[in-house]
Amino acid sequence: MNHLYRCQPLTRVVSDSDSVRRQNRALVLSTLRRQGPLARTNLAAETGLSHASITAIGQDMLAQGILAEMRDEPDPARLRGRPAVRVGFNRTAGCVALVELEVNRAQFSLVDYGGTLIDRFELAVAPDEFKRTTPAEFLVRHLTLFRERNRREMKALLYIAVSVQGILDRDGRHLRWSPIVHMADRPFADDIAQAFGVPVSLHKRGRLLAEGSRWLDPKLQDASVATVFVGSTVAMGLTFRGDAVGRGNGGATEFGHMIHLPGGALCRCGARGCIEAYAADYAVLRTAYSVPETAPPAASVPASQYEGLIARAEAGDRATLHAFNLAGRAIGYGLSRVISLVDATHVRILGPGARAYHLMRAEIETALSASLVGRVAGLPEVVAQVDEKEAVFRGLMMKILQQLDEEHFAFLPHAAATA
Amino acid sequence: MNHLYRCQPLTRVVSDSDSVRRQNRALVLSTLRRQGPLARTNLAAETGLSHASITAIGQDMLAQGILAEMRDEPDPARLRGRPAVRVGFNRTAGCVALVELEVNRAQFSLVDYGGTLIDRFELAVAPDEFKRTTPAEFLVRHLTLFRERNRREMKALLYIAVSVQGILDRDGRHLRWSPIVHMADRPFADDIAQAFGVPVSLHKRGRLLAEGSRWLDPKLQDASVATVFVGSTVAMGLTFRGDAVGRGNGGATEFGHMIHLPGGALCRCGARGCIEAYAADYAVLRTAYSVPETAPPAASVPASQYEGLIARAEAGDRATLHAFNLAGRAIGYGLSRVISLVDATHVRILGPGARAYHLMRAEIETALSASLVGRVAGLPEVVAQVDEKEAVFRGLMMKILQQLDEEHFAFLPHAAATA
DNA sequence: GCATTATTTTCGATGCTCGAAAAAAGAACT
DNA sequence: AGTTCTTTTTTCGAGCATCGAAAATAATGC
Repeated sequence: MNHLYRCQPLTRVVSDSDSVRRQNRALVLSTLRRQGPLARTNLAAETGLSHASITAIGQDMLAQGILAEMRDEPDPARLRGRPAVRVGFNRTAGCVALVELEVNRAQFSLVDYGGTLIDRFELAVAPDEFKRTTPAEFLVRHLTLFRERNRREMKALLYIAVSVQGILDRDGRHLRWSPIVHMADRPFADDIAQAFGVPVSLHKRGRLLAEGSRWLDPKLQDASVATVFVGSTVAMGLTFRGDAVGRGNGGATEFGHMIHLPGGALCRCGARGCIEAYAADYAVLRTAYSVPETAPPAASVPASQYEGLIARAEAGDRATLHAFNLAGRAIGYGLSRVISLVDATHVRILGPGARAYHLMRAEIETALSASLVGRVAGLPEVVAQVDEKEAVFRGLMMKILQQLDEEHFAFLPHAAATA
Repeated sequence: MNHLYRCQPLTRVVSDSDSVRRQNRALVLSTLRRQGPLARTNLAAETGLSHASITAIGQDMLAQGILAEMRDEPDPARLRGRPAVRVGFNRTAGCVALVELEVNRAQFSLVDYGGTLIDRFELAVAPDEFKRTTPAEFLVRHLTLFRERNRREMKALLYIAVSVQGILDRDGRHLRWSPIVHMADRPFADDIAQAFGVPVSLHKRGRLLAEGSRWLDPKLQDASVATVFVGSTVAMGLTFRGDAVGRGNGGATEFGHMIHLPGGALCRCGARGCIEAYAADYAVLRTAYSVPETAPPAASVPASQYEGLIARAEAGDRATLHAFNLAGRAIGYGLSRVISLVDATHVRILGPGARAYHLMRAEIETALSASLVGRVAGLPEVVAQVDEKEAVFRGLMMKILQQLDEEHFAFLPHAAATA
C-alpha cells in the first residue's frame, strides 16, 4: 500500500451554494472594478452569468448598498429600446485610508469604495522624525486630520493600508528592517487599528509598484513583469502571468540588497556588494567623484544633484559615465539572475533612475545576454518610465479595494437585505 | 469617472452547481491521494463534506470506475458496529507512463491510477544516442516495450509524462536548450502523443525534484522550499508555502546557470561564471587539479572520481578543499540571491554533491549571512540528502496523478454512469 | 396611439449540498 | 438463537443558486 502521500493541499474547502453565490458576487464586483459601471446586459455578457442571475445578484447588492444605479447619464448613442441602466459601485458604501510612507515623504489619501479620491495631503518626513515620535503616533496624528476634515465619509471607514519600504515579517504585520531610520521593530499596525477601529495592513512598496504598473499599462496585464525602482533605493516587484492582480503571496523581493559582487561596495544596509550599493543615487554619486566604494554612503542625494550627474555623464565626463556603467552592470546582472529564477518577459524601470536609463542600457543588455536564459529564452523587453508615485498609489488602492470586494462585500449574506 | 481599470483577472469563471460538484469530487480525490483509502465516515470528516454528499459522490465515482471499495481487510482493531468499508482509487481506472530522461540515463515507469508501480526499466543513454536517433524515435521505441509487456494495462493508458533537463518553452511543450546533447529544438511531445493516442507533457526535472521532496518529507509540506541538485549539473526547484503541490506555474528555475561571477569560470553551457561552472562535479574536478577555469569542462565525471575528490578533500588536500570551498561559495551566494527574491525557509541539497556538503557548509553559511535578508529574516534550514532519484520519480508521478484527478476524473459527468 | 426594439424581471426546472432520520451490518450479551 | 447495542451508510425532504424561456418594461419611430 502506498499511501505515503502526506502533502497538504492549499486550504481547499467544501463548495456549496453559499460559495457559489460568493464567487459569483466577487466575479461581478471584479468585473465592475476593471470595466467601470455597466448595464446589466453587459454585465451578464462580461461575467458569463445569465441575465436572471445578474438580476438576482444585482438586486441583493443594491439593497445592501454595495452597488448603485447610475440613472443620470442619458447616453445619446442609443437608438431605440428600453434604456440601459448602468450599475456601479455605491461610493458611499465605505472608504479607505491609504498611506504611502517613504524615506523622506509621506502621502495620505482617502478614497471611496468607487475608487474616487476624497482627500489627500503630502508632507515631508524629516530624517529624525521617528527619533522624536513613534511611527504609531505619527500615523494616528495625521490620519486624525482625515477624521476632522471628512466627518461624514470617515464614519464609513473600512480599512487603513500603509505602503512601507523594507523587509516585512512573514505575517506581514511587522517591519523587520527599513531604510526609514528608527522605523523597524516598532510595530504600529495594531495601535492604529485600535485607534480607528478598522483593520490595518502593511504593504511592501516595491510590490505595489509592480501591481500598480500592471493596472496602468494594459500591455502588462497578462505578462510576467519585473518592476524595478531606481532612486534613493533600488527595489523590485514581480507579477506573474496568470495571477490575478493582488493575489498570490509572491512578488515582494529584496532586489536592491541582492548581492551583486561578494565583498564589494558598501551599502546603506551595512552589507557589502548589494546592487543598491552600485545603482542607487548615492552609489552613482560616490563612484562619479571617485570616493572609495567602502566609504559610508551619503544620507540623501537631492534630486537636483542626481540630475546634475546625468548631465555630466551626457556631457561625456568619464568618471560619471563609469559610475552609471557600474550601476547598469549591477542592475543588468541582477536582472539576469532574476530571469534565471523566474520567468519575466517584461521589465519596467521606474523612478529617478529611469531618467538615466540611456546611460545604463548598454550594460544592462550586455549583462542580460551573458546568461544562458537570456540567450535561449530571449531578452525581456525593458522600458524606462520616470514617474513611480502613481504606480504605488494605484497599486495600493486597487489591492485594498479588490480585497474588500472579495473578502467583505462578496460575503455579505442576502438575508441582510430583508432585515 | 475612473474606470481606467484594465487588468485581467485570472481566468475566473462562473460558478454553478456543476462546478460545485467538480470541486467537491476533486476534494475527495485529493484527500484520498494524500491519505490513502478511507472509510466514508473518515472521508466526510477529512473533507468537511456531509455524509450525504460523500454517499452521493462515492456512488457516482464507484459507478464510473474511478473509485473502488476495498472489502478485503478485516481490520481487527474494530470493536462493534457496522464495519467500515474503505474506498480508494480503482487501480484499473487507467495508467500513466513516466519517463525520466537524463544526461546519461533514462528510466521508464508504468504506474496505475492508484500510484502502484506496474513495470519499470532503466537504461544507460550513450552521449551520442541522439546523434544516431531522434528523441521521438528513442522514446517511442522504449515505450512500445511497455505495450508488449503490459497489454492489458496499456489499453487504459491515459497519459505520458517526461521529465527532462534544460530550458522549456513558455508553453512547456518544447525544449529550447538541454544539457543532453542534440536534444533541444527537436520536438517530440506531439509525435509520441500521436503514436500512443494520449496527451504527453514535459516537466523540468529540477522542479519535480522540489515537489517530490515535499511529498517525501512531511516537514516541507507547508514550507517554502528551495531544492538544489548538485551533481553533473546544478539545478533548483522552488515550492511555496500555501501552494498546493503540483499547482502554480512557478518553481522552474535555471539556478545552475545563474551567473555567480561575471566573466568567471567557463560553463558547459558556453557562458562564463555560472554557478554550475563552480559547483558541478566537473568544476570541482577542474579546480582541484588546478586546471584553468577557462578550460573546457570534462564531458562527464564518473561517480567514483567524484568520490575520490571528496576523499582527497577529507584527507586535507589543499587544492581539493579549495575546489569545494569555491563550489560552496557559488552555491551559497546563489542561495543568498534566491532568498533576496523569494521567501525560502528551507533548503534541501540533493544529489552526489550532498555527500560533500560538509566540505561546503561553512562557505554556504558565510555567503547566506552576508546579505541583508539572511541577517534580518534568518538563515534557512539547510539539509543535505544524497538520493535524488526517488524525489524526481515521486514528483513526476504525483504531479500527473493529481492532474488526472483534477482535470479528468473530477470532470466526468455523472450521466456517463447511467449510459 | 401603436408597432418596434432593447433591457430587465419573473417563473419553473434542475442540480447540488445539508441535517435528520432511517436502514444496514456486524459484535456483544443473555 | 435471539435481542440489544454500536457504528457506518443511505435515504429523504428542504433550501438555494443557477439557467433558459417567456413576460414585462420603457423608451423610440412613425
